[in-house]
Amino acid sequence: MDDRQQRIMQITRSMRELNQSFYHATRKDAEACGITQIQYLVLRALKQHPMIGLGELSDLIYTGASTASGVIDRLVQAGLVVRDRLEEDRRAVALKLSPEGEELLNRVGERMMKRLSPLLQLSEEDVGQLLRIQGQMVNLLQQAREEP
Amino acid sequence: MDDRQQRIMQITRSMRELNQSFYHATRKDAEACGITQIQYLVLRALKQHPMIGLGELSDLIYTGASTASGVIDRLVQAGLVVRDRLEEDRRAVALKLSPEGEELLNRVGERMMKRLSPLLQLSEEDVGQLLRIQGQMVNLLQQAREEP
DNA sequence: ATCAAATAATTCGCACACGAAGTATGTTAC
DNA sequence: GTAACATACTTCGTGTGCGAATTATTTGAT
Repeated sequence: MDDRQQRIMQITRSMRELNQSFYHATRKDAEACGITQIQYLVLRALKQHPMIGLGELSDLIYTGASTASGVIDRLVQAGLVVRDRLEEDRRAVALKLSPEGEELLNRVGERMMKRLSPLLQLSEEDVGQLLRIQGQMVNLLQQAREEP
Repeated sequence: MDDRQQRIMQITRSMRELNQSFYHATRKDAEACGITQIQYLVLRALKQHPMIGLGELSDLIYTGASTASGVIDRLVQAGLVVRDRLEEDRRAVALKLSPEGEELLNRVGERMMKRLSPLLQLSEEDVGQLLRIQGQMVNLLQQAREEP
């Protein structure tokens, strides 16, 4: 058991370290433009999928609806996102970027890409392997989630 | 530029998805024992490194000292961790598990390992690749962090 | 010896992030 | 048509998680 434990701990440790590296690498770029990283993710999602609802958005960014609701609140407050009620279903909302949001997304996106561009030094093969293995892990964990 | 952007976005997306999968897979196991995941990480770190200070702890779990301070506060409150002031340096603290903390760590650890054991289906080679590539990414991002 | 700089924790204010509970609206069964 | 259910979102309470500012103590320079 102990060798197996060791392997799992190594993986979780590596994941955590990498995640923190991502976070700290890009944090300042977002902050310099007055938003947070998750807000950047949301802006990007809304650019690619205009007029979506909150449920679809939270699927896209892998969070719960309540989290997305709060993020959207702050983005609307900041004038970067427009939140409309639908006529055909008055429970639902339709989210889209405001012109200011679109403009800011471009600015932040450029900085983010510049910051993360060193990752392009990874060989194409390594990227493929990474995506394949990570995808497999997601599947394995999804199974594991069901059990009592 | 656009193909490069695409590659970076794929990577960040995969990372985020996997991280969320981890989170949701293990969340309930920790919660069932009355702690959170970061609290579990801290307990594990203190088991392996008894009598460390807050700075060393925050290095081990890849967070800032202020975050670690809050987590420790709640663990002390719950009676799982003992926080002593050092005689030789009265600024510093020495952290260690209480007997209750040790006992709970064993219980949570067992559940966590059982939950994550499907990850052992990954081939040894894939695990090696994963750790190698992720390590490389950490290095690349560390470089990227310095720039203006 | 003394005062400035460094170090170790803590506190503060903000923004996630979660599930649970609540509200409003729509759908379905009868 | 109305009552039960389902859906879309919001609100709530708690716990991260961060950097900046603060406090307490130690070290170092003169």
